[in-house]
Amino acid sequence: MYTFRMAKIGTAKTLASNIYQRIRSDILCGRLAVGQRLKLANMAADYGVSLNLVREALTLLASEKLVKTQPQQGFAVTSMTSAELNDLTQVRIAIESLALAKSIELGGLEWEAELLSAHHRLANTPVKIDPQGLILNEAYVEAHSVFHAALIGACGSALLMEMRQSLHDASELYRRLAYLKQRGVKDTGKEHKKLMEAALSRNVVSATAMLTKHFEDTTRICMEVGLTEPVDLQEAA
Amino acid sequence: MYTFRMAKIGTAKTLASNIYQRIRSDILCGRLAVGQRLKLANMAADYGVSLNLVREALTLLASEKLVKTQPQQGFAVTSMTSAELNDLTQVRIAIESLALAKSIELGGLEWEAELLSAHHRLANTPVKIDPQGLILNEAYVEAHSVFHAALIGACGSALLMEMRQSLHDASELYRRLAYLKQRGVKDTGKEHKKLMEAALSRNVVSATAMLTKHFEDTTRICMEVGLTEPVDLQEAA
DNA sequence: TATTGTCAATTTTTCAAAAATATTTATCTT
DNA sequence: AAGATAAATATTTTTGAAAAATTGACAATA
Repeated sequence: MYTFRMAKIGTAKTLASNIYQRIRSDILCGRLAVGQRLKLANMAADYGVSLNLVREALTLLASEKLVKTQPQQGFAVTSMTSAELNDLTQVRIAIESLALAKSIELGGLEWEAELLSAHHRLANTPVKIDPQGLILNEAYVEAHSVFHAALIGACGSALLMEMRQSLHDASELYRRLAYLKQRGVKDTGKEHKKLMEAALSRNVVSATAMLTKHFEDTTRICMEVGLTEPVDLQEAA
Repeated sequence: MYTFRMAKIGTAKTLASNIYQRIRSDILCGRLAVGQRLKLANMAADYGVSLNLVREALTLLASEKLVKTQPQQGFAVTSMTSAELNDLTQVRIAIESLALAKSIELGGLEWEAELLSAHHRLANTPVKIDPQGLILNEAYVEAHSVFHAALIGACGSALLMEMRQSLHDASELYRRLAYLKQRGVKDTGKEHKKLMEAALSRNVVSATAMLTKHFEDTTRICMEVGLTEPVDLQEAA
């Protein structure tokens, strides 16, 4: 089962939603590492809630594929095989290209303005937060997410946008690792700019080609770095 | 948030999964009607489990969009507006066409055999279970689901197959209603046969065209019947 | 009459402990 | 020492009930 992500209500009303959001965010940030075992008691203590709430959150995250679970054997942060990561990448390319083409077709002034704005924010947010380039800037991650959402923002389908966001999130973990490992190997900034320009000039072929390259490059870096060892729920720390 | 469906383990090990499956199936069967309010206490009594398990199941179903929920106001079986149903239909057409094209490209003997078999089962399962044509045959619903899964079974992407299944399920409720309302208006059997033949003869254009027509027809019937009144969580019975 | 405020009843949300299951450690046999 | 068996421990799953929030009814006030 795979889940598109819940509407990001900043301050969800129930504690359950808050815990869900916090755990989700901690996984995406890498604070809970790929493959790491997630014991209910520990989590409950860490987040200061009952087992039940943690369980509900993890069950939900499992349905999103951010967490792996097996019946009586607990939970762990999902790790993908390279085959799964490849599959994810190809599906993302297909879905996002589709949405992008629609967006380019239907997008008006409002879309253009939003896209320019999102790109400007992205272009002026540093990727790393420290001079050594070891720590990822969370503001950049967010800006990157918003930029890609803006690209397809005029596609006209709420469902398609949700699906894209969900797939984007599912790959967030690996994208993050790619960013950290790769230091100046490729200029992602330039790619984003060209992608935006192709979209604004209504060049569907060029825009989708750029998008494809963008996704495949990132995936390739992940593969090269060799980050995709599958983790068994058993042996996880 | 939107969820692709969990692997259909016939006999899931935990009670929670069983309840989830049972409720899910009861929604899809219409035993729990569209728009119907789902009170935890009632459900817990009906299914013979504690509130918590019902809550977990409903939370999960909400992430699949089969159930609607708002923070402190409980749950109800989802009802779609006609706009949402249209959106769903268009996305289904896009995703399933994509997968079908891939499947036609990659499918080998095994795929052909499976498809023929699934179609044969579908074609020889009556739609209605009673002579008056008032009660839908659950075996038909299952066979229909399997047939469409078989069509794209060789697309090569597990993720794409999951997504398709999830979208198929999300529309199950309305498809069911269309079947019930429409009596011999269109010959769905013939459509399925032609669709299969187009796929087997590797005619991508024709196959996707048929698929599109198939989906749009069903949606049109739903619209005509006017089944898509949106239901507020408040006023639900 | 319309609006507001309070109280009771219902429902959802959360917890903490009991039951069931898995995992580890220790013991015994070959 | 290796492998199997059994006790002990740790973890997950499920429950039942307390706490928090919402709804609806009824009365009081403007």
